[in-house]
Amino acid sequence: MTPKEHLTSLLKLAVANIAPGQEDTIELERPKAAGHGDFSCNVAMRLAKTLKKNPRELAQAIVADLPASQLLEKAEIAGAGFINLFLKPAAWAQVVHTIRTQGGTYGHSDAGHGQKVQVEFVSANPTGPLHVGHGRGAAYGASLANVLEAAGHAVTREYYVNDAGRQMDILALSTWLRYLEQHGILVPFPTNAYQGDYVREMARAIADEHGDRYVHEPWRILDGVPLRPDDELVAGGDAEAKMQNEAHLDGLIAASKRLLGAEYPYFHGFALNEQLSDCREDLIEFGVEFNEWFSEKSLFDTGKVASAVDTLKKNGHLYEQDGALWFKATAFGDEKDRVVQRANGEYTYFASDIAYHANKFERGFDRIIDVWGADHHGYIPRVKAALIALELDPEKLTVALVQFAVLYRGGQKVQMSTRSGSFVTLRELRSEVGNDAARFYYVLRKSDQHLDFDLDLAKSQSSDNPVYYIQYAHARVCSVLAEWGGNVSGLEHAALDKLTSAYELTLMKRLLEYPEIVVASARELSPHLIAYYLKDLAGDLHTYYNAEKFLVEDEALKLARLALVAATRQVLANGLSLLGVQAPEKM
RNA sequence: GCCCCCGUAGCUCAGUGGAUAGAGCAUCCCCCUCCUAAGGGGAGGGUCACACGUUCGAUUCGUGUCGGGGGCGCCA
Repeated sequence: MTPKEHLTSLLKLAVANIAPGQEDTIELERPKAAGHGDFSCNVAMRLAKTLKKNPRELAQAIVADLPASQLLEKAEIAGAGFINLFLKPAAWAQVVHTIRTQGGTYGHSDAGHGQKVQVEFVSANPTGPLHVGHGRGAAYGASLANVLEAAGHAVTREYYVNDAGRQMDILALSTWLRYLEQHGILVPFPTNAYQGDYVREMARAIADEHGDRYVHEPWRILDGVPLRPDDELVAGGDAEAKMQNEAHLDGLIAASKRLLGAEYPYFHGFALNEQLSDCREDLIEFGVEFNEWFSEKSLFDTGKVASAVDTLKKNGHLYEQDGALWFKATAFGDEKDRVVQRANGEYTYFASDIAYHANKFERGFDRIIDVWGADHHGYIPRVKAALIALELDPEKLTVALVQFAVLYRGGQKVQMSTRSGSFVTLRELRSEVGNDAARFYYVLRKSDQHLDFDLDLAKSQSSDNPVYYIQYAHARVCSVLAEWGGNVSGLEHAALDKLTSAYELTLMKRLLEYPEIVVASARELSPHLIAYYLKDLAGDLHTYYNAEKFLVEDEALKLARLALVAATRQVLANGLSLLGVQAPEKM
């Protein structure tokens, strides 16, 4: 039992005497000012109104009824009716033993009661390298999943692979066109196809392997394809030209499918495989792994999309207009009705997403968390609408929106544009600032807030850089323990009552807070709380380090101090691991 | 026009229905004969955008105003 739990139970006993049935309103908080005790309770003020009593008198009565305790030093009444509780130092010191005993699981709890939670994140189209925007979703989702797990949830990490649909067709087409280029067949490359060099590389690999097997004459390719509009009009944002541009692209896709025939799936599959394995590798290097890579295509293949749409139709939630099939999303709180099947018979992305979410519910998760880029926020009402229409509980779904990250280098915004292909990839970022700094910086802000990512700062190996600041604290303790040379497990019998300085008490209090931080972080879906906690903890350690020498002559004092810093090292390592950041022994 | 995020120290940002609102950077002063100075101590710096409301109590919750950023396809 933690001191906080202990004090809460004492207060409950006292309150039960005075106001039976009100015990559950008790909450303890940690006051900011040291003079206000280690914990503070506002229950007297909260009960004053219903009991029609003066809050200070109520507080007096509660304090008078507090059972005696080994850990409680004193209880004071202050301000408008606060009950301020002061603990004996021994109450704090026990945390050092707790940490040594629990090791890597210190901070874990059963707060989530084993609830089955799915966290779906990244889910980028496998049509090219991950960029820095995906990186934030990856870092956030991975840390969030870790935090939820530590707080006692059964977590499934999932990547939704958009392997069906037009974007993949565009990638397959792009690859084929580059392949043709390499055989001297010059079909003008569409502006809205994938421009990146990785497409040329895939084309080269196919050419190396299969020679000219997939070559077709240019006039046959362009036969019947809507004409390409003027590029300048498209770039200028002319609506008609843009539509024409898309029609041109769709025409080329149709041509590639027609001419390649049974070979088309080869191009499609090759490109998908290449991009997906590249993405998977990228993420693994970034410390991000998934339990499930869920294929969108499989939803079509197993008829799940059709059956989800059928269910909606059967329940009268669909209607036809302009040849398309519309979902009455407005009946369930969305602002517009949405198309699920286009006039050309193709299902929309929304249709497969309905099937996907229905499938998530079928798999029996108690809670589903979708991590999406903030640009999708308008999408939430329609997905929730679909859930309600399918008689599924929309409260089980939480969409965590991740705002964009903007890179800064030399104080200047790094310009990015997907269109021109001039985006910075996650790989480039990782190689520039390192995995640890990237992981840490991504979660240093609340996820729903714009992130300014300062590349120079993330790279700097100085105290300005919070990653190094925290890692350095860990390395410092390792260094002290190495200097001492003893076995950490031998610190079991350290006399912790030797730890009485203000530095030591501050540190112990901080260590004791860690499990609460993990729980709060899970509850708020906010891994950044861990990052801020670690900065504070590292700060406490550095202050202590500078103020006191640990390897002192007095053997008992030395062992007590080493036990404390070893516990600090453990918590630093535990917290860093939740964020996917290394805890180095040397720097 | 509609929607989302934000407005807290010079800058970048935490924070909370509670008491005297914090950190880092920047500025100024100071600390290695010492377990890693990638560190530490101290000083200055605030109308928590503004108004009204709810409350015993609001920087926190609600409404409105102003200001900044972003998003709004039969795209995914």
